[in-house]
Amino acid sequence: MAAVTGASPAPDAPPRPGLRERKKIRTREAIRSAAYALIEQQGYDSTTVEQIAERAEVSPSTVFRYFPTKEDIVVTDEYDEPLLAELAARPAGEPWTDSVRYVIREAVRLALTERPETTRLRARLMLEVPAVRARMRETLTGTGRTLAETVAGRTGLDPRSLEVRVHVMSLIGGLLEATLYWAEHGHREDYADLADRAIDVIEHGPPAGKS
Amino acid sequence: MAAVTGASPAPDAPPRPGLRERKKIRTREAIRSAAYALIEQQGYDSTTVEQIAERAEVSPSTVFRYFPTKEDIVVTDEYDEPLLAELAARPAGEPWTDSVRYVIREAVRLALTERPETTRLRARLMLEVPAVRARMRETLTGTGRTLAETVAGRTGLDPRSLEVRVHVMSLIGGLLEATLYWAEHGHREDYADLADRAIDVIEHGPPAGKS
DNA sequence: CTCTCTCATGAGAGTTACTCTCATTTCATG
DNA sequence: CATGAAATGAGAGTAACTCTCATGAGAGAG
Repeated sequence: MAAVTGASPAPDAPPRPGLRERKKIRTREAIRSAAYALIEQQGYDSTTVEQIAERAEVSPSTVFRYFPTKEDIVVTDEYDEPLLAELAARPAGEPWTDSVRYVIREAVRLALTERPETTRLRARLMLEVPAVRARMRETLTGTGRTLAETVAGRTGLDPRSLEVRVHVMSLIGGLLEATLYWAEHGHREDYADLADRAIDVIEHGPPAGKS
Repeated sequence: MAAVTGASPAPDAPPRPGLRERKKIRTREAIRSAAYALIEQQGYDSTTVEQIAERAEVSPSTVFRYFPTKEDIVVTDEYDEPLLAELAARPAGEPWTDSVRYVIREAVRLALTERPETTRLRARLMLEVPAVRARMRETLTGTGRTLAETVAGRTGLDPRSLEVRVHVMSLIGGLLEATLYWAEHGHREDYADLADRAIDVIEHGPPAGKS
């Protein structure tokens, strides 16, 4: 128990791959891709965690060690952190909604270039499987809180105020709605444009109607 | 009780109470209040559906017949429909956000007057139990769609357009955020005011900051 | 009032996501 | 190589659902 944790290997150590870590990352990926493959051909509900485990050549226990819920296998992503970092790194003078726009476009471009199938499947699952959608909303709420910090830092507002919370959450919700819309329409429209339109609504309100 | 025996069951009676329906309603309420009572004293997670069934004097099967999920017992409400009707019945000239404000205030007043304990407990559960929160979001999404219809009818916009969807959903999300804020702060602030502030943010954007 | 016919209920078995515990194996380190 | 820590596997256990089938209680027709 004692000082073990604080031992030598942590003066700086940003690049410490660690031979053990490799295996963990590989296992993680194995589980994920096993899940995606099975879900693609059988559907989400008919795919059991046991099947995923078998295909990934690990035990069911291990699957739950890596992902707290079945939905997380599909919902989780390693992209959130770098993107939020990128957001924080944007020029301070830039209006923060523009920063968000920029980062969103980057994210979309990245996802669609590197893993187009997976990206579309995820959007479809979000649309069709309530549990996945729910989980996605929940994790997005988390990134929303982080986003609030960033925004508050930029604007000088209190990140804990109701106003900032509501605004950030409506932004998040709007982007999710854009994603659902995208999937609903068979991914035919440009996702980045949809996201832009969603942000517009949040910023300037909806296009004027009669009343 | 007396008049029940009277000659004709009902003079006009557009709604047909039906002696059988009564029992269903009573069962429904029995399950709900059993759930609330048990949850209040044991917490949500430690309360099983079996316990709820026992206390409501029905079988577990019946509980699931009435409520598709455990969360629904706590999340569901009979108030949504009348409130949406009331919204639709508002004067056509009134700006629709004002209509929403009005209806929200009514809903809050009603809930806090008639079932203050339950209302607070629900808000607390939404805050503390992820599953309940998730389910609430899901059902709110449903009422959001209905709301979109109403709004679209008022404004002449297309209820299926991305813009209307995003705007309505951000409104819903904002109100939910207000509810969470309310619960987080021990229900100390006036909920109707919080809702108003949330709607303000959606309508006019957040208070101006530096950037 | 009685005979159906329908529909709500109860009972029970089955599935599956998840939790916990403990023994074993695998890697890191001195 | 030896020792300690961390990852894995195995297995038992829980609880939320799902399905099916038999029974009982209401509604309506005669």
